[in-house]
Amino acid sequence: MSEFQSRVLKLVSMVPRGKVTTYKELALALGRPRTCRAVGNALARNPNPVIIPCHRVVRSDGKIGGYKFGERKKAKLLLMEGVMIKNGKVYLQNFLTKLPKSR
DNA sequence: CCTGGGGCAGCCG
DNA sequence: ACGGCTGCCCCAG
Repeated sequence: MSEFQSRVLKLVSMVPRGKVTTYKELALALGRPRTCRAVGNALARNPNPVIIPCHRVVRSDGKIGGYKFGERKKAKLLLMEGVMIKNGKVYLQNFLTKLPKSR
């Protein structure tokens, strides 16, 4: 696994239940604001979906975004964790978690 | 809502 | 190593 990917996964694993983050936030936290799409790719190749909650990463406009096992599943998981979704969008203002700056 | 352009890590030939 | 292409994106229009 690449350095980039492990940094992404590490940050994602810090997002608590009931909260989310976005691809862009991750990119910013990595100190690489333009890598949002690459971040998505890194998550798509998540080696262990069970312990790495990549379903807690949504788009910066609140829309659910892609997911290896389908957007339905992703939304379902978020709902089960207490994240509110309305019209296919997460209320980022309430559920966004702040990430630590990683290097 | 839909587009086009920007952007970049990873994969493949 | 090198160029092309793809994709859990973003933003302005």
